Amino acid sequence: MQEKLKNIKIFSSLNNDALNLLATHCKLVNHKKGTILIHADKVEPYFYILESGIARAYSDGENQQITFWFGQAGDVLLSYNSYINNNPGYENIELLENSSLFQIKLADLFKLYEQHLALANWGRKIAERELIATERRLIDRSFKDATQRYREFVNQQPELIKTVALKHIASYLGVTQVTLSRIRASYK
Amino acid sequence: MQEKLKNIKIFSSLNNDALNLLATHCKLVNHKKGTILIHADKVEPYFYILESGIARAYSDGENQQITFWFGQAGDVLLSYNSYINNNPGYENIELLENSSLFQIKLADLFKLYEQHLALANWGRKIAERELIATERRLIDRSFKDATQRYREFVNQQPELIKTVALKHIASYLGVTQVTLSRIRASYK
DNA sequence: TCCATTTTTTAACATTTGTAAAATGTAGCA
DNA sequence: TGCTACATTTTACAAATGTTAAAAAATGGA
Repeated sequence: MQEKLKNIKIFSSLNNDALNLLATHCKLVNHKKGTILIHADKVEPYFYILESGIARAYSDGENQQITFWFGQAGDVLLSYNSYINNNPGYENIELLENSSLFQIKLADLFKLYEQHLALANWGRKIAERELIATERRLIDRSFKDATQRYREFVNQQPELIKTVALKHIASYLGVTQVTLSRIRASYK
Repeated sequence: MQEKLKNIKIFSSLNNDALNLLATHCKLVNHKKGTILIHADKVEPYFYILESGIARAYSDGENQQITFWFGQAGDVLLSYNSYINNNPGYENIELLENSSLFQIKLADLFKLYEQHLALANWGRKIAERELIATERRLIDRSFKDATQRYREFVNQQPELIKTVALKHIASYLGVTQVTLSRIRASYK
């Protein structure tokens, strides 16, 4: 298991000791496209790290679903709200492709955080990086129009454009699917 | 210094040992309204915790400034981008009122993170909470219209509405100041 | 108090984006 | 192939928001 973990970028900052410890709590699982791994209305007992596949996090509204995050190989799938506040939240996570994932019990992760310095700092850095990325997207909603945001998404996430349904990308970019269609049409 | 720190909510999860350690690196400073504590184009050597006062984080664009965060007593003032990537970023932090702040060297914080388990977990939780708040705001940009976002801001941040310039609140809510004026006018 | 500056509001108009519905395209399967 | 379900695009119209400029109101200092 350690060998497999080593190939995942997110673990590269961990020393062997921490990696081995994490590996003892890791189980490699496979799930099919369409599986909802994290449910907004439940306190989920696990978190996951994508070995291969694609995922999206989304929030349910009255008339629509907003996709606010995409995950690819190496990314952590975790409901931060459920994890921090220990109650159900706003995040669902769905697999958009057949995927293989490292599954770890959140209870185990909590214990490790309280026992192991390197892992606590590893968890800190994951949250900090995610925070920067989210903050930038929030700022981009004001600075850039939908066309610019789409162009940059295409450049920076070419794999996602190929495989993910446009309705998900539209809500990720903060527009309706009709608007996204119009943007795409203006480039032909 | 420990006594003063104890009164700040963000330290409440820390045990005495951790609190004392942090206190030895803390300096209480005062700055006037208008002071820019964190500059986007510099790697800032300090981070701050607001004891009293109000701050905003903003990003500069060609024609505009986007305020993406407000800080009040107990909040951490920190450029995560500069802190994590060790290079200048997109975040400026300005004081909107005369403020008193605990000042700590980032270099000291880094050392403490690598040495002290409770502090590493403390830093992790701060980032995680900030992440949730930012993620929710991003989602709200899609689910709620500007009027709803303004109403909720008024309800949840009554102190800020009283003291902060409306132009900053407008960009925080993701609209122009003209639009915010229209929203406000429709309530009279 | 008065003046200068800044902030906020108002107005008119342009543009973008949303909504609803229909048309078209696509993929899987009997 | 033809059927079905679903995804995407297109159209017409409505609503929200942006832009620019000017007026009004508020603020801070001499």
